[in-house]
Amino acid sequence: MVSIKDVAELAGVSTATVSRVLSGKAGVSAALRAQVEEAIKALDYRPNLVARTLRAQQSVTVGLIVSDICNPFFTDVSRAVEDTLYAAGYTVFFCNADENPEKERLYLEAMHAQKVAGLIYSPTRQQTENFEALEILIPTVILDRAVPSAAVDMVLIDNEDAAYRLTRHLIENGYRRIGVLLGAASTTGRERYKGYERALQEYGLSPAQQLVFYQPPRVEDGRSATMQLLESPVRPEAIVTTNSLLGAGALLAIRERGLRVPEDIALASFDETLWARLVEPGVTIIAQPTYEIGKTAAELLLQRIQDPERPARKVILQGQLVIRGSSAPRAAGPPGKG
Amino acid sequence: MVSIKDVAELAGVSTATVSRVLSGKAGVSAALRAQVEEAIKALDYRPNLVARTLRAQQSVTVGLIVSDICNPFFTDVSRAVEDTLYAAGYTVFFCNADENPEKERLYLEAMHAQKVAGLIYSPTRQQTENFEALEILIPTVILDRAVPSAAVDMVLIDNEDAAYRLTRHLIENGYRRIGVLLGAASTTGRERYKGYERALQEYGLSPAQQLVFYQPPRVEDGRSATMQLLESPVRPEAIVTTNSLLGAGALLAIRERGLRVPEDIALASFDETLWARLVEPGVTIIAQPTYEIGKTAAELLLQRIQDPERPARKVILQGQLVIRGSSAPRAAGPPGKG
DNA sequence: CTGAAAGCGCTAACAA
DNA sequence: TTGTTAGCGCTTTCAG
Repeated sequence: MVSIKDVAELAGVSTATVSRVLSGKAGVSAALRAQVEEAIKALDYRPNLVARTLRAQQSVTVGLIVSDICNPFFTDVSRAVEDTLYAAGYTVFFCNADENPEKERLYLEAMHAQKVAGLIYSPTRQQTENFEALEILIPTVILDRAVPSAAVDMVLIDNEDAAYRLTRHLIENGYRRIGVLLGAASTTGRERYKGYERALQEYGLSPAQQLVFYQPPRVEDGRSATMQLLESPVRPEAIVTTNSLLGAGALLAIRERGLRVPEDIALASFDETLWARLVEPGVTIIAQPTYEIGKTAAELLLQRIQDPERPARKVILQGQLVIRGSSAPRAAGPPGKG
Repeated sequence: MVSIKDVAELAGVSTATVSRVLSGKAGVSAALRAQVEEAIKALDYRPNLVARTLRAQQSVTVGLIVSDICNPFFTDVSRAVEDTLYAAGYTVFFCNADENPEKERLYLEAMHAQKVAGLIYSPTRQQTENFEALEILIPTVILDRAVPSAAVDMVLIDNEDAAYRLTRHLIENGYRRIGVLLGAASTTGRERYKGYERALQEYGLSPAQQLVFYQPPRVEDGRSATMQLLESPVRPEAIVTTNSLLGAGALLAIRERGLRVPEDIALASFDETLWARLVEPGVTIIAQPTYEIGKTAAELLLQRIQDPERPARKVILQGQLVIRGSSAPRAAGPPGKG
């Protein structure tokens, strides 16, 4: 391992001079600078960031802990975070907590231990409930999932409103018995339930307990819950799923049962994904502004790093209702009782 | 920032003793151990991994540089890598090179600079061509994309064979004029082209130049290339796409033109994805063993870290042909000339 | 079993 | 403009 000392020796200067050249500081004569640069090349020297971080007590890497790297929502957001932070000269390290609170704590510790300059993070529900206990000492921006603490920057979407609009859309198109699949791992599931409930109540409908499922956000869990829904004595006329993995699972189950969308059962979900665009009919969704979310989070973090004392902000973005065939108006007087 | 020194002071011992307790080493009396543990708790001490890494000259983090975090193939592989390495006590940091050689080099440098214990990495084509020039000094396993150097561990699939089987399947089902969309960013595109070519030749067909497209692996590029293909004077009877993003783009274009699959045009692609399963008819694909790939890569890396001198291995896995409706046998004597 | 001390590679005062 | 030097927080000989 070649160090700054070796470079200094070869160039016939002190390590301080090498360090100055490396960090592009002024105050080094052109001659010495050239010598040093030559030595760096000759030795193929690579700076040791670990030592630099230890000494400088700050790094140029930022951590991004996402709940599930297989969920397109998070990968889309991640891209935006990365673009923005890369442009600002930071290196981004992703970690996948896999909706596992234990893994999440481990990665949180790893981020502290690595002394990252900042952290962007979407906590599981367990952690949001006791956020202060995590004792996060790094500049942090919370993503997607609200924590009760007011003392931290957050970027969220208005989940209740989004679910409300999605549900109302179904009701207005003639659907009455509406099942709902909610993510069990996050706070967003609860919030989206409220929106669903409010829409029903506004139209004088009451949410039936057996139509409401809280599931881990995975395709298989979406499938199995939908199977139950489809087999219930009074099958729902429509299903709302609050993330794309549950949505895909629901559609899988619907296909397996040989039902048609929307004639036999309507479907509406969250998140723009390839499958929602490509299936026929397309699936009505709430499109979350993923790029905007990621970009905003990165920008907030940059500001927070620069000024740790600034008051915390909570940015709330709106989802966009994208109407497709899966929720087309219900035909009047179908086989059922209408 | 509370350090080992503070703990030592409070516990009334030396820093060496604290260090011993921290690393769970034997040779500390129960009494002192208890004192130290108490002090750690009282001060809420968190070890500084940066300092530890600097001193020990090795870390417990592993880097994973993927080409595109939005490509489900890579996220699926990543999950497997993470599972395996997490079980072995490592922390995984992902980086997204975004098919951008410059970003890739930056992250490679970052990994060196952070002194990660190991690296798993899928290089862009530019880097594979000049792999030695990257001067990677960390235990490394190459993923998905072959490099000519024999001196590095690799986990690949037999791309030529996979593309051959996929193409042959189409030919056997009666398709003759077959267009192909290949990824331009990687070596896999070239290899898959060979398989495509071999299948055609075996059946006495010759690949027409205007049916072959090398595209960046993105949905939009798949769409635009397919548009061209569909507008060509002699429209192909089938399209092969060699990754899921290009495949999704192709299907998007087919839909936009109002064509039916497979009656108007057949489709076969690579990679199992939600959309390929959910569209109707389902899309015939080569399923890559993503979990196996990731797990194998992680295992190879673990062995490489343990024994840097061991001879390099190249593990080649097989893709699996999954036949669905999108490539159903061609109806005899259709509108065209048959 | 325990502590003193050296040093990992680097940066930033402070001197010269 | 350049060099000397003192650590950043930790581990690990080497003595005791």
